[in-house]
Amino acid sequence: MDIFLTNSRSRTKERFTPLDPANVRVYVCGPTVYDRAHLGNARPAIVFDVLARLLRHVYGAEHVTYVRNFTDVDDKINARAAETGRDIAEITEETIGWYLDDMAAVGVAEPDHMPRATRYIAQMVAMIADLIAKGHAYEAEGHVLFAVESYADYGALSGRSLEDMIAGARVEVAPYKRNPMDFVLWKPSAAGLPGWDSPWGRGRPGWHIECSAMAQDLLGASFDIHGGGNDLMFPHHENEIAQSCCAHPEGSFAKVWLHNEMLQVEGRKMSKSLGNFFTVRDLLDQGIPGEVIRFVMLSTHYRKPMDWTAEKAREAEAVLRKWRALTADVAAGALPEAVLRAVAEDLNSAGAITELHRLAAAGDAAGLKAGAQLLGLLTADLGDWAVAGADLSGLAARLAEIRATAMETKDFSEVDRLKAALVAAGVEVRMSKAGVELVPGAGFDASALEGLE
RNA sequence: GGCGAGUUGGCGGAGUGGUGACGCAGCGGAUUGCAAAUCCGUGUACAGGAGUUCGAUUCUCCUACUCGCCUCCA
Repeated sequence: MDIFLTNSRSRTKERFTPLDPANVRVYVCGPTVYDRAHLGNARPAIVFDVLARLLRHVYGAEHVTYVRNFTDVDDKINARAAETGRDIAEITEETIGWYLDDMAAVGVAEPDHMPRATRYIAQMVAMIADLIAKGHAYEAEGHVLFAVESYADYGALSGRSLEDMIAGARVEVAPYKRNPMDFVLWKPSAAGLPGWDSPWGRGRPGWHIECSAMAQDLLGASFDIHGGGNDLMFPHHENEIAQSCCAHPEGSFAKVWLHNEMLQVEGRKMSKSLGNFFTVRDLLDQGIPGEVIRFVMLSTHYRKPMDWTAEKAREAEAVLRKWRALTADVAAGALPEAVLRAVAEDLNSAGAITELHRLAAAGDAAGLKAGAQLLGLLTADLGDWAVAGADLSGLAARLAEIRATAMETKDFSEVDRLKAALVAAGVEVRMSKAGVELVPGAGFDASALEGLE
């Protein structure tokens, strides 16, 4: 099965050919750990989780190396520590734990490596020293800056020229920069801020160098795929390329660049000021199952803006309930070709879901389950929410009883009363000649059943 | 201002140079005490303009609108 991916670098869909099929290497930019992951953070985690599942399926689980980092040195973290009075390590440790919990809740499997920036300071310092030695970086006033003019292809990924960027620059330029676009590799740390000893004094790394150093260390100078949100394309990824390619001209850094589009909420940008900002944990706490979040995320292609709406969550829940019921006692069968083909076609998860609908309609439960699991849906891990939270058999028997009576008396008022109460609690009431069946439906609320008889 | 992405039926959302996906909602029917679920059937679309073509929603250009990014920071 050929895999096609839209490479941001060429802006075209390309057939994917691994550098080494025995070790397909992927690097994805992970979160800066200073707070709970918001819904937007979940999108790349889920999208690239599907990519990893696809690659493992095609090349074999043992032949894929997936790296997603944690940025645990950053001024946002420093600010958070300053305002809360808490220890930085304590904040980052706690936040990493939250992130892993929340991502697991939406079915994201842990990557093979989850490096933390603070544990790669030595590699960063070495890379910076190397860049200075090779003439791509210079020290100025305690900072080390990357000289963008030393790298001819600077701006190629995001389609910008140095001239345009300088012309459009809005911010005052630090006087010690040779070129206004030069960016920081290392900066001095005042007492009280995290810092490490270096040839340029006590300081801390700039934002971009960590990914270059960790990718080099874990994946080598050339690897297959680098992913992240498209807000990172410039400057972050552009700068990663410049650093890595200059430090390791023997390599080509990432061969394919994948960028997911941003997330919106109810048609608007998610922001605190609009009051539509929420974390993954907020949704989970509201009772929205992680599997529903994942389904909604995957129902829009990763390269298009994704709009999170309550309506979509409702629809997704209904679909998943139906599919869960259909596949409950069925073992996953062979992976349906059409599902694999869709996912292999630039991660067309929405197209794959269409195929799942077809399988469901055809009653192919084994195929449905296998196909869904390629997307990380209908897995055992995510299924707890769909298990009936209450025993409805007593109510079903009661309803059957009064219905039988009503059939004779022709007075259905009591049946309708109980039915209405059940429906209000989110229970699907199915009455037929065969009997009464009660099934938890979308929005099922076990607590609303208390006192019913 | 620069760069990039997008604009598909009531809603969501794929895809394709030529028989108008798929889901939800709607409508008609079967079924039902009435419903629900299920099954059968059914309507509506490719932002606007120009071009290429035998033929474009699909390719090219222009316009409009939306969104994202634009240096040590967030």
